[in-house]
Amino acid sequence: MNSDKKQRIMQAAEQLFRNRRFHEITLEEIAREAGVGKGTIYLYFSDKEDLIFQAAVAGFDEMCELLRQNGGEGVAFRDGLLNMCETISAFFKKRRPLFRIIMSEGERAMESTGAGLRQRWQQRRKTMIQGVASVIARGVASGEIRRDIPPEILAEYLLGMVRTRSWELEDGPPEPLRSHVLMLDLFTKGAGLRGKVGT
Amino acid sequence: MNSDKKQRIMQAAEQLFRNRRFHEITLEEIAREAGVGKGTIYLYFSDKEDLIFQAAVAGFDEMCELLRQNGGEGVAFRDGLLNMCETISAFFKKRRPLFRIIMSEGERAMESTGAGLRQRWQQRRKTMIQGVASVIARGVASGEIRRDIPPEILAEYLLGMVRTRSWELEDGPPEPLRSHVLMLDLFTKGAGLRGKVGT
Amino acid sequence: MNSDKKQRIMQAAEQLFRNRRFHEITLEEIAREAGVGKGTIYLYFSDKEDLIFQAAVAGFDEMCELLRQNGGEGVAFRDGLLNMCETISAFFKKRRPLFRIIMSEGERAMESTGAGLRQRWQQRRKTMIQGVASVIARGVASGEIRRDIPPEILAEYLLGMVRTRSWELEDGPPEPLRSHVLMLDLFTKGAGLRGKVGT
Amino acid sequence: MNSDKKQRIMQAAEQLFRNRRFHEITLEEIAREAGVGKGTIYLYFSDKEDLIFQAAVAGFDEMCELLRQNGGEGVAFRDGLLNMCETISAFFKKRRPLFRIIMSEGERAMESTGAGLRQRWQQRRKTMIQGVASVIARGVASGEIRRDIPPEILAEYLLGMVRTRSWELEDGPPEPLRSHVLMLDLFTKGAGLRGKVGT
DNA sequence: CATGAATGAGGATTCATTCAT
DNA sequence: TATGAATGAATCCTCATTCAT
Repeated sequence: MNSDKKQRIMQAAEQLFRNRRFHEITLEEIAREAGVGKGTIYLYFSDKEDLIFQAAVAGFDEMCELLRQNGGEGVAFRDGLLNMCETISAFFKKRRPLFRIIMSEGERAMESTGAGLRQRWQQRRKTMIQGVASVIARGVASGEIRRDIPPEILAEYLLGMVRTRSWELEDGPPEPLRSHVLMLDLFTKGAGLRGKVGT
Repeated sequence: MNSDKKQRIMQAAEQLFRNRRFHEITLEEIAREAGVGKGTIYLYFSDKEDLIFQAAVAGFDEMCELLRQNGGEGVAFRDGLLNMCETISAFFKKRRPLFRIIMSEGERAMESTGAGLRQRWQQRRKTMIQGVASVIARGVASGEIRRDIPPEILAEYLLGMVRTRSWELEDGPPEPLRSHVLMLDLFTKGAGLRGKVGT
Repeated sequence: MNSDKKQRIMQAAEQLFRNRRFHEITLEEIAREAGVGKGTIYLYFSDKEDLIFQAAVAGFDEMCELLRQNGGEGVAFRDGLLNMCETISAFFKKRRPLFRIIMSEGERAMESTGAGLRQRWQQRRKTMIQGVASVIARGVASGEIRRDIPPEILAEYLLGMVRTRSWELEDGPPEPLRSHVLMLDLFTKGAGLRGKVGT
Repeated sequence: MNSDKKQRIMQAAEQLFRNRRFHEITLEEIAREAGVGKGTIYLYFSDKEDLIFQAAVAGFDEMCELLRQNGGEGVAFRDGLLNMCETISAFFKKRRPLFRIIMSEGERAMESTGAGLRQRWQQRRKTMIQGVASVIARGVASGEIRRDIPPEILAEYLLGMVRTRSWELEDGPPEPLRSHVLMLDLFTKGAGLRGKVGT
């Protein structure tokens, strides 16, 4: 019931982040939402910044865990990849605020000169990319994926596409054009036309 | 010379955004940096929020203008695309803070229930995407680009890749792996292996 | 009218110090008492500590100035001394809170590791002591005061007696026993009995 | 072992008072320093104020006890006085924080409208003064000390000198000028010159 | 008796915004 | 127009105090 409180606080922070920004959220609100006293927050976090950052890291971890479970060691390469993209998409769709925190706090962590922050964050990012990269690597091994670009880089670009799909295209084009299947088709075959490409 | 001051203020705001967030920047600093009085800001902007937003929009416009100039009506499709990607990259590399503002304010504009904000922002985004899409359309016309996905959507994905390249990969992998040429190669040919794909 | 505000704030602080201690006074009260906005305080003082300290120093200066005026270059040594003691007494009787601030802030200044604080304070103390010492020196010159103890030290002890008289004896013994004349008599002739002393 | 904890708490408070003021010390620190739980403090003291005040009173009592022991009924008057001054000086030198508490809490007790506080404090002061006064009275009896000023008042002034010596002169002039012998010489013979005085 | 996790009133401080000049 | 001194609402954070264990 100790970590229970800490959890509740981070969850409350995440909720409030849904449609507000860091400076638009007060600790009083977070405390109220979490059902704890204002001072309690400071038992678990050094300050507001720390609370938000830890919430982001925790959320990130959750997603990494999900990814690990859905990495599908047994499944075929293509199914694994689709699986993963859908997992990530679903996760962020359900927990949109987390996406916002990760975006803004990721930024923060990068710029931050603060000692271990940058490192802790980078490590999480790497974990996530590695998850996707390991699946792609299976595709490389099976000869389905090109060898001239390291799987990690391909993973980054793929994640970028997932983000584009989830974020930029969100409420724009009709469903079929945003399907993960089409997205993966674009990722593997490219935008070029078969016949012409290579010319 | 009226707009001179307004310009200076927005530029100052942009600069300060380089390594700080909205709530970490004070109007006092912006005024000092711009070399104007604090009250002067309120002659040109309704409030802090408005100032930042206008700075973002102005920056956005500048980039759209650049894009228009470099869209290269006369150039070959492939050269035009490369040109554009490099233009965008260079612009944001040089004006990194603007990137941050656009990211965070874009968010804001989307969520904002505020009257015309969302619209104004969306319009800019559309302009930018259209710029890229129009080049891609030339590729479609020449048979170099697949027809099953609308140029606008391809443009979004391409812009997502540019962002990935500029942002996520920034200080990671060695230069050749981050070259725009390789990126475009991936965009057109895809991650799949020629021979296998289509199987 | 600039320093007008600063003055008013320090005066308000002094007043409120009359029967309360540092941590029992709020800046809100000080602002209200001074008739200024809360934020205004921070235009003239870096923080609460600084405000109180500056108030103390300012008060100290006022007293030094008074002392300078009443040092009486022209008056006889004994009258000058009496004058001075009465001046100091009267000053602190009228501005009792200042006495409290000086006591507690003097302490503070001594212990404080803060750069120039200690020095600034010490300098004031020295000025005050010198004021009294210079009068005593006239007594030494005229052969009325012993030479084996430096005037500065005698001045310190005399000031200690003034404090005792004003503070410890304040509302205890009847007036005649607390007269400055008797006090100075004790200071010059000592507690010993004529005949016996020297035995 | 009940009072063991109470003792430890008061001692801890005294220690922390060495270079900090009432509002700069937290009960958490006191508890830690004393090696007890935070709640334990409230078993022995009604609140923070009470704790500090009781610590001051206890320290005061200790000194009064010391004084009683060193009042030296058997010793000669002059030796007794010297003894006493040195006892007091030594006590406060060793327990400087107590001095600070007594200064600030004495203040408090005087101003306080709170029921018995003022009385309890005054009583202690009286005890201390009486201790010194009783020795001085022996001097009056033996004809060594003047009769026109009550021993209690002389005691107050003497204590004032001790304070001046310990406090103001502390790290100023060289040792010989601060010796208790010289101080007592000044106290008994006065600052005036033998020959001239009485003129 | 002892404890320390939990609390929330209280207060210092900041800063967007106003307005007299 | 332009300014920056003045303001006070808003908020983070501290810490004395309580109370369940």
